[in-house]
Amino acid sequence: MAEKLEKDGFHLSRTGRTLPILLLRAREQVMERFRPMLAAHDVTEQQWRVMRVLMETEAMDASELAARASVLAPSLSRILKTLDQRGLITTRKDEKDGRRTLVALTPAGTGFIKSVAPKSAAIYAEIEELLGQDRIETLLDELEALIETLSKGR
Amino acid sequence: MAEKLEKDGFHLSRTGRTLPILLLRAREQVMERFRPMLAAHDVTEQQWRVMRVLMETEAMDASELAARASVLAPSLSRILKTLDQRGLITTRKDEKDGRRTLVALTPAGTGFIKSVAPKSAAIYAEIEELLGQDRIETLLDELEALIETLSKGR
DNA sequence: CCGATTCAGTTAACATGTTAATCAACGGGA
DNA sequence: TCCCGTTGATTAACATGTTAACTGAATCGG
Repeated sequence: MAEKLEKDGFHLSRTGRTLPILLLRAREQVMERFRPMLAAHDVTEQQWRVMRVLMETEAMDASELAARASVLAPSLSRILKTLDQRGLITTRKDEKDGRRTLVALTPAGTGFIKSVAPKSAAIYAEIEELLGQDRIETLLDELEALIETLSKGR
Repeated sequence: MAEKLEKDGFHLSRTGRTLPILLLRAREQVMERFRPMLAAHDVTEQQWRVMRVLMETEAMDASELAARASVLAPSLSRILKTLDQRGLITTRKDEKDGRRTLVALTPAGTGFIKSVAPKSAAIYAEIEELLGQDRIETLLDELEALIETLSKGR
């Protein structure tokens, strides 16, 4: 049972012990470990996510890419523009549906990911060692369950 | 054991099954439930957090406020400016330490929180009902443990 | 008492989050 | 075929995230 705050007749959960705050802080702690690596290679967290997703699945349209990378469409538009200017990705129109934009990594983009991936994997391994793989797997399962439940609930 | 992706001789964890992504998506699912309420009252998520923290503890300096609300100092500067213009908070210099800015809710700010708090609590109760209080408490504990471990680990 | 250093806060610059508006391409129905 | 509602994507406008530079105030050491 969550403790409630009583004050002047109104109550709210303690701010520091709520899902929004703790999910935010947990993510912050995790990302702090990746930030130096990302900065060293001059990419943002979101740019890195987008390229990683593209590495997993050759080409795909912008909508699917946005969903998989968990980036909003307007942000993705800007990110793709930046990555295109840097020569890391290319875009072309879908010939079957002129509305869709197909995105793919360039050889340079693929090379970039391959060169940085080992450092990323090493950092993730560090985190796994600190937390323990079992606890991480448990946490990932619970997060997936939460997402599933909330996305379908009512 | 996390599945790894093998491709052209390099490997990375599946992007959709990593702490950064799942923490982000979980938070997104939770916040989506609060967003309509926040929009209806014309406050951002961060503005709401800042005022809630102030409601918990009368006045405090900007640094502590930023830490408790999990907002960066530059963001807080802008947020305080906005909330001040709307008459929801006031700021004054600490007489004992001229560097510090003390922040407090105005009566209007207190009234605002009190009027909106019930709706916020109702939404949190909805989430608790969907997920189950036990699962939420377990998740909160694990998140706190993760934060504690990562913030101190090497 | 003073100069150097540290500290709290703000400002600047750029990237992303968020919502709304816009635009072109699709696709269904009269 | 033509009209119109829908859809994918971009653009606009504003707020926040993020890092660095900067300002003023406090503190420390000589």
